[in-house]
Amino acid sequence: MSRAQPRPSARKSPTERAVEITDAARVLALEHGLTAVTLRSVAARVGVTPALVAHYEPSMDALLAATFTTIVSAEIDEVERLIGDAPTPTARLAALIDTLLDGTRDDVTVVWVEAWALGRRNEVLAASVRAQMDAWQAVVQGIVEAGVAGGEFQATDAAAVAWQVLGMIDGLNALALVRWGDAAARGSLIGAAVEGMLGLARGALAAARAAEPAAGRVVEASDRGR
Amino acid sequence: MSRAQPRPSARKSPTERAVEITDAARVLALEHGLTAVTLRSVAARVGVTPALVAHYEPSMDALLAATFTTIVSAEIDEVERLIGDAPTPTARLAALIDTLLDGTRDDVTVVWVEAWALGRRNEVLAASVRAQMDAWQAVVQGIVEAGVAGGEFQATDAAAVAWQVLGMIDGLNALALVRWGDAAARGSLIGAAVEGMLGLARGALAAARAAEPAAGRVVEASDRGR
DNA sequence: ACTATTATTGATCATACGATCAACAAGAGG
DNA sequence: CCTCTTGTTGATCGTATGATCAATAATAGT
Repeated sequence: MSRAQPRPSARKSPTERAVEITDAARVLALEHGLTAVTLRSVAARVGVTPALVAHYEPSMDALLAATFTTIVSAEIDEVERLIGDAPTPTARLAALIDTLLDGTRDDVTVVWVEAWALGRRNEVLAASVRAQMDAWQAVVQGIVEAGVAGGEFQATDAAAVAWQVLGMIDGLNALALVRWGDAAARGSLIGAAVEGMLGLARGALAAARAAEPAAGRVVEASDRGR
Repeated sequence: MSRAQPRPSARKSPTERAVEITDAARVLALEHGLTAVTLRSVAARVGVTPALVAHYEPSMDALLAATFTTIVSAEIDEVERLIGDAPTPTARLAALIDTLLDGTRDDVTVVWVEAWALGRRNEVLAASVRAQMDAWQAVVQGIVEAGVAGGEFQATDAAAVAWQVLGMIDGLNALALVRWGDAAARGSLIGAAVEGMLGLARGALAAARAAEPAAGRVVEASDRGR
């Protein structure tokens, strides 16, 4: 029989080990924030020595940036999948706002807020933040442009509208992070605000939201810490 | 004649020294963010030993919280003074949005963002953040309630509107902090958004803004680092 | 002028961080 | 079965953080 003591970690293939490390970093970031992703904490989670993590990652700054990118791009993909079914741009926008403000993604919001702060002293991370912001903006801008093309929305600068919508969402989420008591009321008024920006009739977004069953976030077990 | 070497710092009265320390902390936070406010950096700026700073402040967590409160409450006072002249709630709201989004307060925005992040590991700071958020919310809510009372605004929940407006402003500022290229376009669309939330006519806020000369931020020399 | 108070220092501790490198050992190839 | 490659470790360095405490020196009070 094999000994009961956990062996000092079996030797694994580089790719397998690399995945373990980036996975551990991702889970740690989602559980305790980007600040909790340190050489030692990642090593402890994987069950190896800090030196091995340093061996696999060029620097912790880079690992932080990669972790941030992984988390946020996964969020983007997930949200795009969620709102893909909605028939009209109005419905897609309503669904996007709905799911981003329902409070189920507070872990990602923490990552965003910390990335904003850490990005001031981590240039690699700052670049990743800008890239992911652009990616988000492209998604929203696409919806807005489709709405304008179809005559649903009135907007002269779709890009600017996209930035504003994102800023509003991020701000409300960050705010709810500290003042979580008011989290329930997050999505109520932003609809009216967006309607104002897009020349929509009062309640148009809420109506589109009511039509859709407002699918919740799919949480896979592997995404969560044990 | 006195020796040319800077003497190891003259002995001062406790209150005077306390002011020096909190001032140094404030300037450091505005110049390089809350993370730059350390026992040693504050001591170096004042020209004393780290031990003396520790002697005057109960803990660095507390000093951080106090510094944050000082900076933000000063911002609130200043903005309240700036918008005080505006005749109507609509004009006051327009002036508030205008001055908060004109990009002259990015140093304070950095403090906000860092406070959100640090507050997750500094309970004293987190409490200060909540308190200052409440203070800001009270200001905005006051304007909204006045507007509703006077028939200018249509809103059933002034408190909720205030939170949303603040969230939007914070989000746009935080976003502009990273993507500063788009800073110029910050204030353009939010007017329409707020009009949507308050049942205002299209362009009502912009019209009120045009009437006021949009006073800039007053920067005193003592507020800045040397 | 003497003394008591106290503002201030220097030294030091404990912790946590990222990073490096020689040495070890597990597996692959012959 | 032996050897070479390489995944992995242990030890260690350098830096930065907050915090404590006995000792010192400057001031205030008498």
